[in-house]
Order: sequence, then C-alpha cells, then structure tokens
Amino acid sequence: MKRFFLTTAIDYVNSRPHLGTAYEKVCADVIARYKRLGGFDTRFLMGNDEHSQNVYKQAIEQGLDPLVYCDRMEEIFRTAWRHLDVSFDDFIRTTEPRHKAGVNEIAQRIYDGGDIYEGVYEGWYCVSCEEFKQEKDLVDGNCPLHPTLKPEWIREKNFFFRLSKYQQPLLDHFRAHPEFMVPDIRRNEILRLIEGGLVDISVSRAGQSWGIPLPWDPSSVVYVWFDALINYASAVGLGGDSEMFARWWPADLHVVGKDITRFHAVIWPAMLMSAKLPVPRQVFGHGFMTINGQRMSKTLGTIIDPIEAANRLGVDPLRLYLVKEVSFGGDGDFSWERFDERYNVDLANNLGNLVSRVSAMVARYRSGAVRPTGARSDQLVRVAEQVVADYRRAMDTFMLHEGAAAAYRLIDATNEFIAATAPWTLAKDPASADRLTQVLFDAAEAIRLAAVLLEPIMPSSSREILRRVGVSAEGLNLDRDGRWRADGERVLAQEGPLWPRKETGADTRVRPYDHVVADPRVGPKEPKDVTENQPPTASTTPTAARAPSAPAQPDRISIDDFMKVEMRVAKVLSAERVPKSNKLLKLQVDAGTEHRTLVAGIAEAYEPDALVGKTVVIVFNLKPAKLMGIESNGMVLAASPDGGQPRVVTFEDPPPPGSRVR
RNA sequence: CGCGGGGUGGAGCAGUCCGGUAGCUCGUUGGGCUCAUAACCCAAAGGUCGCGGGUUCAAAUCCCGCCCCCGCAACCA
Repeated sequence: MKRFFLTTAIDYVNSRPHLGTAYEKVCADVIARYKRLGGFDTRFLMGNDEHSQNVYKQAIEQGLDPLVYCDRMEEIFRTAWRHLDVSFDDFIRTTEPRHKAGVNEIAQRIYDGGDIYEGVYEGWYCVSCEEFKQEKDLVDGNCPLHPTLKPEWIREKNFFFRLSKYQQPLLDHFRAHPEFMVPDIRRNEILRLIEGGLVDISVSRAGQSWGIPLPWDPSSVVYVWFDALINYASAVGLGGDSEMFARWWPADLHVVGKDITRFHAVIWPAMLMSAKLPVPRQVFGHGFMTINGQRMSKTLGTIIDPIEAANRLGVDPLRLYLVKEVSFGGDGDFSWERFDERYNVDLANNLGNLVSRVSAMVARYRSGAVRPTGARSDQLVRVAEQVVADYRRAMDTFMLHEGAAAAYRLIDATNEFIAATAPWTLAKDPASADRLTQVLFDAAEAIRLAAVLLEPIMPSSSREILRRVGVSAEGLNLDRDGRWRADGERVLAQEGPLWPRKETGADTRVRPYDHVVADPRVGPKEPKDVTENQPPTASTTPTAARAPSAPAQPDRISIDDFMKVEMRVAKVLSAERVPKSNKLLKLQVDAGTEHRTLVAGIAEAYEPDALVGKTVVIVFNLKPAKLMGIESNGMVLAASPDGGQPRVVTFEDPPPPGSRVR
C-alpha cells in the first residue's frame, strides 16, 4: 500500500496554541485526511519542542519542575488539536526516551563520519549567572547583574557541524528534486541562501542540564534546534525500532512556517546526508496568518485563540475559512467580520441551504427517497467530472484553497441546476414525473459528491451531510466515492439547518487573548534565539540542584558601584535619522563641558526635530561604541515599557547642561 | 544600493512565469423564482491593473527608472 508520512513543525511550549499554529496544523491535517481518502497508509506526526532554555526559564518562573510544566503544556496542545479535529497519529515530545535515542543515533553517526569537530567558544563568563556575557553586555567590564564579581575569560568547548561541506550536495539535491522545497518562492529563497555560502554551525551547549547530552561528551548538551529537527526521525523509530523506521522514513512532507524553511530545507537535509540517511521528499513552507491585516501581537491584543474562534461558529467553519480563504503558501488574514461573512455565504447560504432545499423537495415530492429514472439531465454530471479533476490536481499539489474552490464550484452548479430545472414547476406536471425524480436524484448526488470532496477540510460536517443524503460515511475512498454515481436509492433526511445564518454586526472585535507568551512562532528556531534569551539571573540558571524555587533578587549594588556611572544633564543640539536604520537617531548634545555625538535607539518613538532643544539625561562615562558605523559617546536614558515605545527622561524644569545626575 | 513580499473596480483577492476580451468573493442596483436558512438564480453599474519611460501590431503581464506599503535582517551604548 502506498504510504505517506507527514509532519508539522513541533511547537515551543512557552506559549499556548494560537491561530497561527492552528493554521499550520489544520492545513497539514487537511493533507493527511486527503491522503487517507486517497487510500494512502498515512502517518501524521506532530509534537512539542521542549528543550529550550526559554521553556526551562518559563517553568522555573512558575515554580514548576520543567518536566511537569511540559506535561501540562502537552495536555494543552493535545486538547487544542483534538478540539480542532486534527487527526494526528503520533505526538512526540523531545524529552521522551525514544527521541533521545534518535538524537543519539544521528549525532553519533554524524560524529563518526567526521562532520563534527571541536571548537572553542571564548568569552567573558559570569560565574553567578553561569553563562557567557557578550562584551557589549558588560558594564565597566563587569556583569550587569553581578557588578561586584569579576567575570572570567573562559574558553568553552563547542562542537560544530560541517554544514559548509554540504553546500554542493544540497545544490545538487535541489537541482535533482525541484519539488523538494515548495512553493517556488521559498525554493528560490533557499537556493539563494545556499548559493551565498554556508558556515559551520554550533551544535552543542556546554554547562547546561536541560537538554540531551552529547553521546561522546556528556558534559555538553545538543543544541535545541539540532535536537528539535531530529524529532521527525526519532518519532518513527530511529535509534530504536529499525523496522518501523524502514517503513516510514524518509518523511514525505514537512509542513513548516516560512520562517523556518531554512532549517528544514538546508540544515536538516545536510544533517541527514552526513548521517547517511535518506532526505525527506518535500518541505512545504506556508505563510502566516495576520489579524485584520496586522501581524499577531500580544501587546496589541491581536492574538486569537483558535478554540475561541472555533467555538464562535464551529470547528468546521473555522477549518474551511483557513483553507479556502488563504491561498496555501501565501499569507492569510483573519478577522471576525470576515469569518462571519464566509460562514454565512459558504455554509449557511450555499452548502447548508442547498442541503435543506433538496431534502425538503425530496420529502415533499417523493416522500423522502429517490432513485435514478434515466431521464436526461447530464449537465451536472459534466460539471462534476471537471470539478473532481480540478480538485484532485489541486490537492495533489497542496493547493488546498483551490481544492476547496473546486468543491464549491459543484455546490454552486447545483444551486444553478435547481434554478434551471425548477423542480417545483416539474412537480405540477404529472408528465414530468420521471424528470423530476432524476433532477432530485442528481441534486442529491451532487451534494453527496461535494461532501466527499470536502471531507478532508470539514470532516464532521461531511459525515453529517452524507448521513442526511442517506449514504455511509464509513471507509470513504476517493477513487470509489469521489466520482459521480448514478445508481442506488437515496433516502434523504429532512432536518433543521446545518448552519443557521449568523446575523452580523454583533461582537466582532478582536479580543485580547490572555496567558499567551509573546513569541508566536513555532518549531525549531534559530540558535541565536536561544543564546540571546539566556536566563538573566542566577535563579533561572539551568542547574538541577538549584531548580524550582522562587526567583531570587538580583544582587544589590553598593553606592560606590552606582557612583561609577556618571550621568549628566545634556541639551540636544541637533538630531537626525541614521540612514538605513529604523531605530537609531544620531544626536549632538551639549554636555556642559563639551559637545558630544551619540546614537540613541529611539527613532521609532521620536521625530528628530521634536528632540532638538530638549534637555535629557545621558550616561557620560560610557565607553564609545560604533553603531551602524557611527561612534556613539554616551547613552540617552529612556524608559522602555514592555512592548511599548521608549520615552526619554526629561525635566519639567531643565537644569543647565553638565549638571551631574545622581 | 542587506534579503524578500506587495501595490488590480467601494472592501478582500486571483491573473503576471508562457504578452492578445481584466476574473473571483463580498458589497451596490435592477429583475426572476418560491423548493430552501429573507436563502437561491439572472443581469447591470463600477477599474488610468502604483507612477514614468521603453520593446511590440498588441503590455496588468516583458525591459529600464521611480514612488509607496509590509515582513525579515541589521540597529536600541
């Protein structure tokens, strides 16, 4: 039997599912269901990505053991996906033993093959934070959080993967398999990236406990993104069940967001090539959902809970919206108004009403049952044939929106067919009896066929429609059921509306969605995300012994420490934007004893002209630094509310420039 | 010159690769029908296809230049 193994990206568990993650899962689910309908032995994998420092940090902040935290998140995710009728066959967590086995296997293979080498990472290390500090983060050479401790210059062992070696093999692979990365636009992006040259990447982190130890050096753990990618293979038995692995690997399709296509189309295949394992057949990079035309944002309160959306009008209406209204691969927009509109148009007015009117006529004119009589009425049949062909072609190439549109062409044609044949007129003329029966049969058949085609998108609605037109929904098969069938009796049930119209206007605002952590992205992420988000305080350091407890206060500093910082009043003489920069303004200030040039990251909040003449506070004795090529001699003090725009510190009653602030 | 996406009737989009009547959904207007969830069917109005050049018998589509939006990257001393 043909088999099909597909996956979605695994999700970071430091935020709950939102409409964007749900979009990916629903689309992948539509593909999975379509493949099953087509007779494929299908395996649909999803899961959670747990070995992130952010997850660790999040758990500790909530006073939870990280694993307990992840257990809870797993339940939240699984519940959400189940609620949306996402038919995953397997759900993997990166903390599971089977995943460790897979990671060990691949890591060891790559290591044995000579593609991993040891390098060093050198830098300032704060013992109290247990992490490296960037030079730029140090304050007077000391850790900003522990100014009394001298950071140590440490060389950390780091293992690197020879990604550079795979530039040519990857290019060859892209050339030999043009379908490897779709849609084309993503493929071109990735090709350009590879052509631009690949650099070796770090695959380990030293001194952390939250992660999978390197098989050959347990003092380091596997870098989280490297770890995460391997889930696709470990979930089907890599490093454990070789029979299963042989059966399911390589994956047929990875459905991932456009932001992480490079991990799946560059790094992951390179890892597999190095490990002498087959490369997945295809990667699909989907677009993002926006809300009212804007990126989902926690601060704007525009993150939508998919469960809430589903509860408003139903799971299937939401699924239909997501696949039919967004061309799969591009970005899509969601708004409550549009959701309501599509619900009324596609479901209440068209499909739902069609089912109602046909079952009502069959009940009224033919006591609820019809059989074909052979009277000519071939127009719907021809439409149906075309629709099925279009539908299959679209779905086979993951043009899900076109697949949905094709199914809807049949629905529209059926409404037109009814208007053209006017069964209510035929019913008045006994001579047209056979014709009427045939017309009603054809309409019922068209509904049946449309329901079959829509099954991957709206599984439970499809079943309900099939039940109402008197056919079994068990063991549907596209080859057998996905075409016009001019035989058999149809017993139609006349029941209430499938989708009552929703009167618009009420309650259409975007509601804030609580408990969501900012980052809406999913799946394995850039290594830099991890490094940049290292725990800032000792309390969140990944040391098991230190684990769950309330966050400690950062060390207090002495007045002497504070006095090291020389802050002065300064008057802004001129301000201009830094070319090519969004955030930077170049300022000339009068600092009393001298004029200085400095750069401030406040361009998004202030027009240059509005600053001229203002009296501000600057850090006077800061080491110079270059930003976008400009040397900055000092720093303007500004408050930066979470997610808000910075506001510079000013005076109601400005003192003369040069006055010391303390 | 950092990378990329986009600018098409009132709204949201397709079409652009492979030039030739500008299409879809919603909305608007008029008509039809009465089986149906005031639904359904037909028709109409409405577009300098961002701007300016060029190639061509012919450009939304190809070429050159420009403007404007939106992501990402960089940048917050």
